[in-house]
Amino acid sequence: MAERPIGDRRRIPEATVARLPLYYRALLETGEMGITTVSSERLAELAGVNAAKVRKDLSYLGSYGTRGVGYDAEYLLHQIARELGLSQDWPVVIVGAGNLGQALANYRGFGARGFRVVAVLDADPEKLGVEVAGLAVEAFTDLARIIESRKVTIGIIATPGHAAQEVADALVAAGVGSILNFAPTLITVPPEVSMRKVDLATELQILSFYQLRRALLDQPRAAR
Amino acid sequence: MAERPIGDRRRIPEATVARLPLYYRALLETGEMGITTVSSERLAELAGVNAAKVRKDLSYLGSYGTRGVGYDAEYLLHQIARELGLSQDWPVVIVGAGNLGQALANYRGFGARGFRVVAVLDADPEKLGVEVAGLAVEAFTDLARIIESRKVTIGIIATPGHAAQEVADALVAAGVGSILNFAPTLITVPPEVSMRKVDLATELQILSFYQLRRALLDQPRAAR
DNA sequence: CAGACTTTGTGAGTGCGTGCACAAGGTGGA
DNA sequence: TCCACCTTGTGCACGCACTCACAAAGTCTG
Repeated sequence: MAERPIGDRRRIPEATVARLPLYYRALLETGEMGITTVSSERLAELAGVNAAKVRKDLSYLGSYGTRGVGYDAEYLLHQIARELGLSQDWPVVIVGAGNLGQALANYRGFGARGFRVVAVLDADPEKLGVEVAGLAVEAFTDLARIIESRKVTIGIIATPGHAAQEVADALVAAGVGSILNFAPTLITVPPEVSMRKVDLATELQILSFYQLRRALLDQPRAAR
Repeated sequence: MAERPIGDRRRIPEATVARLPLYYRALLETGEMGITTVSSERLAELAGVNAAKVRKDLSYLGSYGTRGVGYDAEYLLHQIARELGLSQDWPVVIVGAGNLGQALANYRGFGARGFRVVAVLDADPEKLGVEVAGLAVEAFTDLARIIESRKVTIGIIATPGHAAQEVADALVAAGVGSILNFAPTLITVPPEVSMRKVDLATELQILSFYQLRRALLDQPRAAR
């Protein structure tokens, strides 16, 4: 049951990485309920996936289960946190103090697990100094200074689409390694920077696609 | 170049459906620039994907390109919109009038393409009547009535995690066919209902995973 | 009108992710 | 100590999606 060093075991598939947070959350819940041991079956149910997948996913982290028993919830939680880097502190900067930026800054659950919003920036002088989630909005022109001095590693883009690429470039130039983009635009970053996007319009359009199909099944008139 | 009826051609892969909104957006941009014809190469660049993928994706919709020339931007735009159901009007209800719910309600780009927020609901009596994006916040208890009378097809959950499943159940019971969940919890819905989730904590944790790996590459100390 | 050129549409090969099914391994009771 | 039982960890087969590479099909030029 020895801990394995991070990184030097076989590569963890992307799909697995994307599920680890689900297990993490599920384990937090079981912890609150005082459960000390979980089976892959139970964990699968809580995370909404297949039990075999849970086992395979967890096996990438190491052999942390006990056959015939299950996984020690607390220990497994610790291992996943370690793997995800949640035992560390990740300073986050939010660029864009509009509705979305403010909502994100106020979002609980950021600070909770290692992610700490250390600055909210905006290019609009009107917004400067406005208090958002206990922080005064700062100038976008101070980006580089802020990122360096506060050791920011993650940047969140919550600007209108037309500003997103410029912001991304500035974040990358300032040394940020990860970007979460909420702007409805394609942004490109160098390969050594991680980028993920959250796109409301896209999500709705996907839903609309399937909704349309169902509607057509109910009353199969000629489309349009 | 005949239009094909929606639905009765070979099944469109999920991955393709998820990319159609990207092409749609790219085509809107080219349209604004006055470009009338686009090649798969160009479209690929704008959407940030591979050109062969673009062609294969579009081929699921029909043969709407011209060899040696490319795709007629406007016509293709129309076809994608039709396929995604964007020529229709999709009334949307947002449940949860907190920071996130308000930000979502104010988000431009919803109304833009067929998605219209027709109600913002909240269970907290304090929030009743507060104006959000031009709408007065209504009571969660009125959900069923509102959904039926306003023909709502899509529900957005922007509540705290502990309320999410209850809200989802209510939405489903009221006849909503698609749900977009922003709450950081697993919710389960019947198979005939489409559900997608947007999870900030998960996204950050995924970024943190890769950030950690990069940090360890730079200074390979023992982990932790 | 013919031939060079451009770009689509798709067949085929490959790799990743999923899920089944089972052997391996550990527990607890008799 | 042995046996029945339980749950993990994984080998294997399958399917989906991605990419390459090229034939098909249209345009343009001389």
